[in-house]
Amino acid sequence: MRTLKYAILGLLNRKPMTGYELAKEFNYELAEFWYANHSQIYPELKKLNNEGLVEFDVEISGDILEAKRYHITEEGKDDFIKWLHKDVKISKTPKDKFRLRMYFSNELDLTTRVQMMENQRLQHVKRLNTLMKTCEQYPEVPERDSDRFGDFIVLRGAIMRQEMIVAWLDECIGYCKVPDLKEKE
Amino acid sequence: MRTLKYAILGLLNRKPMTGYELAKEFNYELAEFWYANHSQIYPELKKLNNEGLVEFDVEISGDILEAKRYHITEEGKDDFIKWLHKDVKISKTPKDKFRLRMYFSNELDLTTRVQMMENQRLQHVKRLNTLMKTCEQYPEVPERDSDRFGDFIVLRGAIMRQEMIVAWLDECIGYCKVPDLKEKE
DNA sequence: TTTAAACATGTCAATATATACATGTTTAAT
DNA sequence: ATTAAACATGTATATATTGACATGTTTAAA
Repeated sequence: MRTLKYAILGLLNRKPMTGYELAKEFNYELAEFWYANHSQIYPELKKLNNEGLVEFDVEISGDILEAKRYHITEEGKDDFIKWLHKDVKISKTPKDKFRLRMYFSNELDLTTRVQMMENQRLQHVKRLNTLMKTCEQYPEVPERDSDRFGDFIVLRGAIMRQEMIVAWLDECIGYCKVPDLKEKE
Repeated sequence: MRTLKYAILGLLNRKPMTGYELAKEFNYELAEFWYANHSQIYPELKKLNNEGLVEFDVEISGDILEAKRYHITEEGKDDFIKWLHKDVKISKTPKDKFRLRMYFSNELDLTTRVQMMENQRLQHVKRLNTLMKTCEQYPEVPERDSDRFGDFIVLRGAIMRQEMIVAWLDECIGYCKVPDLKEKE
């Protein structure tokens, strides 16, 4: 299905970028819904170039350091827009190692369980705070036809996801901490 | 990291199962947080068997149809419990093709955008309803040391995830539907 | 009795992803 | 002047995942 292809085309459709810059995007803001290492990006760019969907100009920094700044071609843009219009079925819920662990958590004693959950909670709250700080840069909903609209709605989605995870963990911690009535009797 | 290995060991630790049954699990209830096709499961079972972590007995249905019922070994259980105790960092947020599309949604006209979002919403509400129906089977929180506790908390997590997605989509649809003030003036 | 669905197990090829290997330049701070 | 961080681009190997290929049996419904 080559989603990375369209992720790259979409970014290059916004503005020309080098492989290095793409890799940075895929490891910072974009990482909330898509990511890739440079070891995947450089070969994909080469492929897209062979397919005529992107082209590049070489830029020189200093004396010899070369950077290839890629831009999307007309053909590339057509392909991207076609992909963007595809109406798709909802995908499988994503794999989640922590939930897998929790599925088997009855094999852990309650103290360990709560420790694990609270550890996760702490990390998720931290991420949530970072996201909320980023969101402060948007005093209002951006123009619906600007790039920033997409940035904003996926950021909102990321925040809501983190809030949901924290709420779920709180609920789970609650279940584990309630005194066992049977033990009391 | 071989997570499938531990997913299988965890299930076999609950009760002996055949590859076919494991595949079914990984495509129904478990699919809310982990999944695999039989083409991944059969080779993994063979590998686990070679490693001495699982063993099997052959069962015959009818005249000749053979099924291998796998059970976990002591060594397998040790390995599984060790994995279960590992305290892990939160993982990268999962990839999400729909969010990727929405990130680029400024390239779509508002009508198409809203259509896509409402289509997704409909499907997510449907899944949410299914999950809530399943949840009705739990009149109360199951015993914390029973298998069903794990079943229950991940089910709760799945419900909360679906609710979050629907809420996010509602928010996005709202942004797209609000009349553009500038157009009015 | 025929037929469809469910049972049952496997392999193969193509993609996708992660991690490490590999090399070097430029910039900014100490 | 030195050094660390950031810039910049690639390859290779191992693992994970998907979807198709491949083959057959048993059960329950029509």
